[in-house]
Amino acid sequence: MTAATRHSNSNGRAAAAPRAARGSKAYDRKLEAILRQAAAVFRTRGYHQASIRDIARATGVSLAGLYYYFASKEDLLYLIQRHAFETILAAARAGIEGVERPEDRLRALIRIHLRFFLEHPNEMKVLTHEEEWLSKERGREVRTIKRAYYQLCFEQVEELRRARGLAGLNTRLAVLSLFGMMNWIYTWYNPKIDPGASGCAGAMADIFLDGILSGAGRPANGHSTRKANTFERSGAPEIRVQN
Amino acid sequence: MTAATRHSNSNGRAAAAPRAARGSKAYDRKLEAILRQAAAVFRTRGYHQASIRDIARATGVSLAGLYYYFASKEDLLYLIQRHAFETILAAARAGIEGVERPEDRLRALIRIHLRFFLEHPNEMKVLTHEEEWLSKERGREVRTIKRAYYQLCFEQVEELRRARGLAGLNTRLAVLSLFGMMNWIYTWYNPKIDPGASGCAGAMADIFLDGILSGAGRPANGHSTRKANTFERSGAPEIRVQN
DNA sequence: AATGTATTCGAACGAACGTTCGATTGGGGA
DNA sequence: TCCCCAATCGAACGTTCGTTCGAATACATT
Repeated sequence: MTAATRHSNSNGRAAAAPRAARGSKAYDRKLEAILRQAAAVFRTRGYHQASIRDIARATGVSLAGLYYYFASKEDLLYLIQRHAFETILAAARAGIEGVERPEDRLRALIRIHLRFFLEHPNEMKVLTHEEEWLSKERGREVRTIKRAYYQLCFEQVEELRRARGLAGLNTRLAVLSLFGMMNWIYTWYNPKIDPGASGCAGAMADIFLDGILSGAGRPANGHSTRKANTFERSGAPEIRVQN
Repeated sequence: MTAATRHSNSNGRAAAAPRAARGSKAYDRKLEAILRQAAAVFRTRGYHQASIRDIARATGVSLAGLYYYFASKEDLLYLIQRHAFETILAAARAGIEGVERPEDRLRALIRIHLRFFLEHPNEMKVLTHEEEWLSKERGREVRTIKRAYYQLCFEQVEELRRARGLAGLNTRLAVLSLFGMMNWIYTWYNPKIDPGASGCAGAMADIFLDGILSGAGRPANGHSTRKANTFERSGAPEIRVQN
C-alpha cells in the first residue's frame, strides 16, 4: 500500500466522503478552471508524468489547496474525462436532432466530433490517451458514456447499411475505422497548413461515406475481390523482427 | 537536475560512452529479449508508470543488471522504438517491391501495417502511444524513420491522385486519415470477434480507396457539395463545455 | 590451474512523488 | 463586532523512483 493509496477515514473533515459536494457558484467555477488547466498539463506532460505540483503551478493554487477541489489525482482525471465525454455526447445528440437522412446525421456527427477535438485539444487528448488509468468503477462509468457515444455513431452507419443494402459491410469495423480517422487527428493537426474543422470533417466524411457506400454488391467477407489483385500471395510469411 | 538525468562521466567503465557497443551474439540475443519484455511492460503500464523494477521482474534480470544492456530508461524506450520502426519500414519497402499498380502497392502497405500491428501489439502501442518522451536528438532520429515510412505511403496516394485526376483530394489529409484508421486498431481490436489482419486490411483498404477514388470531379475545397446538405448551417455556434 | 574480461547483483543514494495535517485567512450573517 | 465555516496554505511523511557503486560470479583462453 503506497502513500498515494492510503486512505485515512479518521480525518477531521466533516462527512468523510472524498470530495464532498460543495455547492457554491464560486466553487464550481474554480473547479472548472482547475479542470481546464489540469487537462492542459496532462496533455503536454502525460497523466503519469505530470505532478500535482505541476498543476499547482499552472493554476496558481497551492499544492495542498488543490485537494479541496478533488480527492486524488485519479479523481481529477475522472472529473476531466467525465466532463468532456458528457459534453461531447450532449453536443452530438443535439446535433442530429431533426436531421432526416442518416447520411446527413453521420456528416453532422463527424463535424461535431472534429470541431470539439480542435476546440478542446487538451481534453480530447486526455480522453483518448489516458483511458486506462481509472479505477474499476470509475473506468466503467466513463466507458458507459463512451459506449453511448459509439452507439450513436454505430446506429447511423447501421441504418445506412440497411437502407442501401450493403451486405458486405462490417459496421463495427467501419465505425471504429471512422473513429480512428477522427481521433488520430491530435497527432498531426497543424492549423497553419490543414483545413479547419469543417474542412477536415468534410474530407473525412467524403472518404468514409464514399468508401462504405460504393461497396454495394461486395462479397460478405468484407474485402474487395472485384479487381485482380496481383499482389496477393496467399501465405505471406510472418514479418520478422530484426533486419 | 534529477537523479535520473545526472550523468557521471568519471565512472570506472572503459570508454565511458553510455551503453558501449558490446558485440557478442549472446549479448545481442539477451538485449532483444529485454526489449521484447520491456515493450510488453510499457504497453500495459505505460512508459512513465512502468518502473525499471517492473522490467527487472518481467525479464528475470536484476535491477542493476539491466543497466548493462541500456544506459537509461529513455535509452530503453529509444531502442524499442527504433527497432520497431526500422523493422516495419523494411517490411513495407520489401512488400511493395515489384508491385506495379499504385493501388495494389497501397493495399500491400495497409496489409503489412496491420499485420505488424496485430503481430507486435506491444511494440506498436509503444510506438504510437509513447512518442513524445525521447530527448531532442533521439526524438529526431526516430521521427526521421517515421517520416520515411509516412513518405512511402504518401507517394502511393499521390501517384494515384495524379493518375486518376483527383483534383479535389488533399493527399496529406487522406494519408493521415488512413494512418488514423490503422493505428487506432490497438484500442479496439478483439481477435474473438474481429477479422484477422488480412480481413481488416481489406476492409480498410476498400473504405479508403473507394473513398478517395470516387471523389473524381469534386471541387477543390475537398468536401462534397454534390448532394444537398440539409444539415449544414453556415455559422454553427461553438460547442460549449458544460450544459 | 591461472588469468583477464564479460556479466550480474545487493545495497544504497538522493530526488520527486501523492497525500495529509494543523494552522491560518477571509468574508458574510448574527 | 463577533463568530462560523468555507477556502487556503506551509511543511512534513512515507513511499517509490532512476541510477550508481563496488563486489561477486561465470566463462573463455591460456
